Amino acid sequence: MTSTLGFAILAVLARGDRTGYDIAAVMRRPVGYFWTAGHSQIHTELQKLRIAGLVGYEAAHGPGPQDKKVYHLTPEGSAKLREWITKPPRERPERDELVLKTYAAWLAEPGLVRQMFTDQLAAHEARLTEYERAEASFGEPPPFGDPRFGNYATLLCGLGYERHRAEWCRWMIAQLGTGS
Amino acid sequence: MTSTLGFAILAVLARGDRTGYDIAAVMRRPVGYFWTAGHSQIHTELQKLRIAGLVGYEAAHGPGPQDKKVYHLTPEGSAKLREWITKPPRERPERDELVLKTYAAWLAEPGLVRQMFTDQLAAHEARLTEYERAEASFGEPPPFGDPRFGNYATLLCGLGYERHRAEWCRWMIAQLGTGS
DNA sequence: CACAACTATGTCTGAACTGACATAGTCTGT
DNA sequence: ACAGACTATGTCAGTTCAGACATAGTTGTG
Repeated sequence: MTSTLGFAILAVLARGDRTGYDIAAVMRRPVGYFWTAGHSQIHTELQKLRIAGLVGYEAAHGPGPQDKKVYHLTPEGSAKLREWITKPPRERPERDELVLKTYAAWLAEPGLVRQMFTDQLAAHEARLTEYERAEASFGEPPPFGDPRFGNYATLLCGLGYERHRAEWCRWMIAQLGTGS
Repeated sequence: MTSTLGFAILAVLARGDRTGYDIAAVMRRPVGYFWTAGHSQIHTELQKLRIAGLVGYEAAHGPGPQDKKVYHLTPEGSAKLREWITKPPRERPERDELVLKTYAAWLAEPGLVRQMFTDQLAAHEARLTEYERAEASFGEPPPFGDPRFGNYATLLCGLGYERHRAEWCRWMIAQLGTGS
């Protein structure tokens, strides 16, 4: 009964041993385009994974009150992960606050809505240039089988998403510009 | 302390009085491109909104064990909604199971990954034709101020999203096709 | 040398959400 | 006349998640 977060952790550990803190750092934006979780959730989930026998750890001395725990995949964890990857993903319900606000936007002042979308567009464009820089640093797309293929493919997804979002914001702004 | 779901319900009620059951139906795909929630959550939230004085209801006889409750916005609810619309949305963390699977895909058999993306592409294309039909039925984009503007704008967002997703799936399939 | 930022683990509360269970009248097609 | 789908409200148990709280050594900056 491993949760999706559990598999996200296994996916990170498949690329190399890490502490819980490191896993949280990898998942944090703008590094992780694939999943996000707070450290508190990660520590809790790591305990579950350890009980399930999917990960193990070696304690090592480090800064902080407790010893740090460097986690690694067990063979069972690796097998479970591989098996999970190609099973069809369950679709997450769409819950997007901006879309909801748009649905209700006809009730609000056009100028304020326009401002909100202008801000959103700026945020998307900032992320876009950031992603484009990351893409350029790849050069050739890594081949399938290379761990970096995962990074490249998810980056490309993020890139496409930001472009679509930015375009939609521009359309909204245009609608509000001519309307008022 | 109204939750986002609360505002989603207020946004639906702003277009006309409805029962909890009706609200759930509006939010259900493929009708609602803006938010989703189960009926159990909606009934719970409606009680909270009523206690907060943002909605009221009139009981009416209907099928079922209890009388049906036709909810409507109160002036306070309407004001709260209007005020909320243009406040900047907090960004939701990215949690997309397919993207996570892609991040880990380098560990799996290319053929199985290819199949998964082929299935995903088919689902996106199906939704795309459905959305395109809905868009065609609009004809001219409704003007801002018309409630249907919200429907049209969110539909356009969904359309852009599906196109971006389909394109990304095609790219993935192409990568897997030449690689194996 | 002081202070801040970073490393590092963990607990706990409350909110949000899912899915199952419970109940029962009405409407539609065969 | 009967079956099945639809209308309609609600509870409950369990999971997921965010954010606060707690603790403390190391590293880098001014």
